[in-house]
Amino acid sequence: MIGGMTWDAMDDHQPSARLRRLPSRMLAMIAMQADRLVNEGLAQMDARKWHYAALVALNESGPVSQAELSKRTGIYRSDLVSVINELAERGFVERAPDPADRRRNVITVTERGRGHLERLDKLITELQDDVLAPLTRPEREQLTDLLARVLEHHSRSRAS
Amino acid sequence: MIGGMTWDAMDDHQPSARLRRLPSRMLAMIAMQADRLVNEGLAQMDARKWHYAALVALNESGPVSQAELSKRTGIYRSDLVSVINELAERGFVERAPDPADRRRNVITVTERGRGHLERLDKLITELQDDVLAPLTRPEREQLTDLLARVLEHHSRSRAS
DNA sequence: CGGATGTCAGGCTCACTGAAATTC
DNA sequence: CGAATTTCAGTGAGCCTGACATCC
Repeated sequence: MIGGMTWDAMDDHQPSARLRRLPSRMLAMIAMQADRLVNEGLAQMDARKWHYAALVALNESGPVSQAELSKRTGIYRSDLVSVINELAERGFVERAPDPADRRRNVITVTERGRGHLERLDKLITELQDDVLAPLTRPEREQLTDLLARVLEHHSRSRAS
Repeated sequence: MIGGMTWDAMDDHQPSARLRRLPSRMLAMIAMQADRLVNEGLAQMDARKWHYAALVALNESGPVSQAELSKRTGIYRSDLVSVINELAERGFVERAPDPADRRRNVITVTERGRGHLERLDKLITELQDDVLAPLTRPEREQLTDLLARVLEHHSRSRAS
């Protein structure tokens, strides 16, 4: 019904001066563009960003339940199901019932999954560089630090 | 089918270390939170962010066609229709056929619309402060500058 | 019992596309 | 004719909720 911030529509003309430097607006537009770049890049490896998130988390924590993986990645429990399905189809993870607690599934990265993660990692790093292309190295770190602090603040205030 | 970055799911546990500082991911999460704050704030004034964008652009440029307004705000031509409908219903703008080019409509801000914009402007400024709450004044400017440069880079490369 | 877990079904918003009607 | 403008209808992805069966 309603909606529609566009990139195409803004190619020609300058947007309003006051609008152009609104933080919330810039964040939305940059996030959209970053998402586009990441999705397009990962699509060429038949992957999605949640594949990457799940594999990274699994690789760091070792085998965990889906609920635990959900907490670590930020992917909803309900949506995690199909993410794990896709990763299992491709042979990157294995889903097995937990003998100690039969409500749970234990998700384990396979050797193939680890190899895939390594390649994804390189690609993701390149894509981050594309996103931050106009900034120098120290500026990128500055931006990353500032974003991390903003993010942590909002995470905390939400965890009440 | 697929999807689901959540806030609620991450309240308890720490997300993965490598994931936590990924720029594209932080941008997505902060943009989501900023959008939430802005939408909730504007909702209390029976407004949406595109109302604000359209009013700001109209106030700066004077009466323009919908196509021109689309270019200045970044709102899709097709979605701009309902935005103008809502603003016209509330008496903030007027839509009249352009006598010089009968394909176009000329959109004009009313006196009431200008008053509304003033109040929105104050609210939006407060909301930006909420978004950037953990940062000092100079840090906010630093972040704004960095974001502006990143954004401009991607706008340019898309305008090819 | 209360609470956690995995799963499925759906809702709602939003960026985006396509096409039709009108006018230049 | 081709191109621009307004409008409407619809798609697909992402975030999120609710409910159910199972098990602690």
